[in-house]
Amino acid sequence: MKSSGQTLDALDQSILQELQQDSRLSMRELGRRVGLSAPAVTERVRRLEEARIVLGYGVRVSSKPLGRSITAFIGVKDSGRNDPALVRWARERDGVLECHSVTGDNSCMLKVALPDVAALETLLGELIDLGFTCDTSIVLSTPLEGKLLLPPA
Amino acid sequence: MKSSGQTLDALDQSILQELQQDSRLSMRELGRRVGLSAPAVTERVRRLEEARIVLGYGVRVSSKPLGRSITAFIGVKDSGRNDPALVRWARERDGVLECHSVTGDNSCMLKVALPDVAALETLLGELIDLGFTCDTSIVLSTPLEGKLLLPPA
DNA sequence: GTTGAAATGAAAGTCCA
DNA sequence: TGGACTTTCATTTCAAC
Repeated sequence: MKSSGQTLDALDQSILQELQQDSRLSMRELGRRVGLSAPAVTERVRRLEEARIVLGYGVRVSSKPLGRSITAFIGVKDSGRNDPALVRWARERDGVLECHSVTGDNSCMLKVALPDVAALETLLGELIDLGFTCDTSIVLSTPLEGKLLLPPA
Repeated sequence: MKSSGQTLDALDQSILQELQQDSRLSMRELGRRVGLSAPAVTERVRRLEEARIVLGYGVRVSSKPLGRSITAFIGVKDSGRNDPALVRWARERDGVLECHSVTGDNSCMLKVALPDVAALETLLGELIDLGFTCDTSIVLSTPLEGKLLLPPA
């Protein structure tokens, strides 16, 4: 390893950018796009994985064709203490995509995708029954999503 | 198309589940895991893409090795009208990952990843200078993320 | 959806700067 | 040491069933 710090040069950034756009690129094509040979780019990708900068490769799934017309963020306030019951519920509950423990007025921030407002109402009812207070923001549009994370300048 | 509704059978769901976990699987290996031949699974994936259920393939990048220790949600309230300036700013501003237009108290919900609290303070200062009011929730931990979206029962 | 053949891409070892 | 070439092997793709 040339240095202990995980510094990304312009090539690594280009590689991440291309993979972010399409992670199913062949190494040959990826190399062509960033100006490297296939073995060279393969080695760089391997190092990015080894350094745990690249955690894995996933698929972007649209929620609407799956019958999930409504996306919402729900700020959840529990009754004073951090409740592991919420996490267990979120893990099992269909439609809950993310659960973040946060600072501020709410203890947790949920991201959900549901078929309609009725389903959202049902879900909020469950949270209230569990003793939580909810602050719901329905997503109207998403002008920005999936932007690549690059090292600070 | 056998039906106008985009209904996913158990095989499609298995395919999405496997691709969600690792989108760089070979079609042969993917087929082996879901119990299909390579051409069959290739055709199913092609249909999922065509139906815009699969939007693309991306890479999961860890923010911490890139020097992004802080993730936060920022509820942004503008001065009455929906401001396209915020979207333009969010698109250009380093560290802003998502921007959703939402209902409720805030007009937009941002997700950001930054090196430290100082960078967060700087970013919030920019928003205030632009005339926005911010409600910030710093992410302490993320017990749930990247859960697969399946059709409602 | 499956099987088999031809073309394409990936991986490993070797050589060179 | 890190990148480029070549061979070998796996994978994709197309055709026929």
